Amino acid sequence: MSEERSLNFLEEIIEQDIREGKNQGRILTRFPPEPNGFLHIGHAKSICLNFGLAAQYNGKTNLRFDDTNPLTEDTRYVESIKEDISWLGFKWDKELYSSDYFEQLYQFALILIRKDKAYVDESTSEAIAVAKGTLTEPGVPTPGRLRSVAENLLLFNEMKQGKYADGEMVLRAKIDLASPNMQMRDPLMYRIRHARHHRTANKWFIYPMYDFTHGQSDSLENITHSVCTLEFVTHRDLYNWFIKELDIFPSQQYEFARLNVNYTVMSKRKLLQLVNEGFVSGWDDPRMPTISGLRRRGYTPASIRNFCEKIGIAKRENIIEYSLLEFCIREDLNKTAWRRMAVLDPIKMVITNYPADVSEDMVGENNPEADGGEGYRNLPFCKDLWIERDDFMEEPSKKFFRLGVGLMVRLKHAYIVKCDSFLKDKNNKITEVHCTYIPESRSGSDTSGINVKGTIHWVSALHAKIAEIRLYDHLFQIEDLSGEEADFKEYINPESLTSLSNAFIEPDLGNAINGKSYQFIRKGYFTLDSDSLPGNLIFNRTVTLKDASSKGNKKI
RNA sequence: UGCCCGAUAGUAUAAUGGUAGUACAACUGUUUUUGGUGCAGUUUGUCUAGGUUCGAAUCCUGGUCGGGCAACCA
Repeated sequence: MSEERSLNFLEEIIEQDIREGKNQGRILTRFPPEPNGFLHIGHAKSICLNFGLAAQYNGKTNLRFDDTNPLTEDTRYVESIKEDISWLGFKWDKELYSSDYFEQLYQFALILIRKDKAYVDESTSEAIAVAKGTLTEPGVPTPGRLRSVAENLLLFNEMKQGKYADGEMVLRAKIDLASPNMQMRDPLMYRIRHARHHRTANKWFIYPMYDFTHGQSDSLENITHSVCTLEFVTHRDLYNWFIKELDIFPSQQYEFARLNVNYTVMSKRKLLQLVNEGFVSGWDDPRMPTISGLRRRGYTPASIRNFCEKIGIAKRENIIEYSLLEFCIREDLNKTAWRRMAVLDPIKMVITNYPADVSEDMVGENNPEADGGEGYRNLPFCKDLWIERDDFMEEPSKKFFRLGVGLMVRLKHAYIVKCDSFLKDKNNKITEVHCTYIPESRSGSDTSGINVKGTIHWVSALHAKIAEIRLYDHLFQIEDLSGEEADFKEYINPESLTSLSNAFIEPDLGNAINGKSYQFIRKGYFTLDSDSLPGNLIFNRTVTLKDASSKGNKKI
């Protein structure tokens, strides 16, 4: 209990609120996604924050879909969002929709019109933009600003009844056209959209804007702490203005810096382009930074939650290194993933002094990190094996601990072998490595007294199963995509996906379970892809193992 | 050019006027039948100029740099 964990700025605010008895100490947060795309790792940060704060201080969190734009939103996205939040391990209190408040919001608008705090404006969108002025010059009124309350009421009601076409008029708040905060220069409250909404169907012809929806939705739900990202800082004045003018529960908005991760993009708009234009196979492509993509890639909920914990919460712009995400998944999987052997890029090894018609079973523990190893599996061994192509070097360097003519290695869970010769085809490509094994060196009963520096993995050529293995690299070639707007796609990494269709896996992996992760010894963590079928196994590489071997070689 | 945020090792994040710490990354050693894991260690930092103070990363002022705001998107 003496452990001192420092508080982030939101925890400090909340603890102060509790100390001061604000809202009787009640804490209610919300996670407010717009159902117009899939959730990504940046949303995970927000989810962990909102649900985490509530859990920490005895509060609750609502899931509220911010669905005020019928043109982009879809129930399909609602379903994926719910699945992703649940998968991450969070439970919302209430499932709500901004569209549930459309009638209430309409009533709020009427109140503001009657107070002469809102007016119908039939200016074009361009004219309104011009009249708002610029960052350095104040705005000027449009003709609609002078309209009487009675006429505003009439026109707004006609807007609601569908009497006008899209874009013909809007409802605006009457605040201050000279405000240094552009958001306060008579912002739009309602626009006309003759469009079908995913929940209210064709009931409405007018739809409220974000600013006229979000704060009041928070207020209606009695949200105490409405946490959003930094780009909404300038909206806070407006958020408070509507609440004050309507005299409703004063929810408060706080802003934190959104998550960025290097070598990827974190904008639904850009991710949607990658999907629509076929750069990836879908929202859940394992290269995508989406929750569903990470899940398919083999990331676990715990690893993502841990990542969100480690990155911290603050108000400055940040780009987190991808390697931190990789650390988090390795940390989790190292403790839990069962070890298996798979040869991704095979060459044949022939053990010349091993009888041709014999095989014997070796045993390998499932998990060396767990007490008792979590059991064992059999590894059939015979004269012909598959080993990794790069575990053999024709002219090995001094620091190469693996195979070359005259060198010895341990075959993991089996014998020590000595390399005698190798064969090449006419293209000068190595096809076979010939070795002799040391019978007394059998794993577990080694009396040979020989110590070897290297251990390599292998599978029996007679018993191995074949599989496709998909290797992934960064989606983009540059770290920071923030400066690249229109042309971000030019930086897509053409080698972000490598598919190996001729890999050999140990027999037990034929029983690989969907959703379970395996460590392919010395190669990384892998999981079955959702494209996989019983007779056509496909594994995704989640992440490689940390590899210090390249350093040793570089030095020579 | 107006308003608003922000600035601590390569990347993040603490230190709330009193020893600049932690994680990742990098590097070294050690253990190891995974060049994995574990363990031990090393390197690297307060944007700048003034001011207040016994004492400033912290408070004040000016500057510099980065970001946001002028969608009928959220």
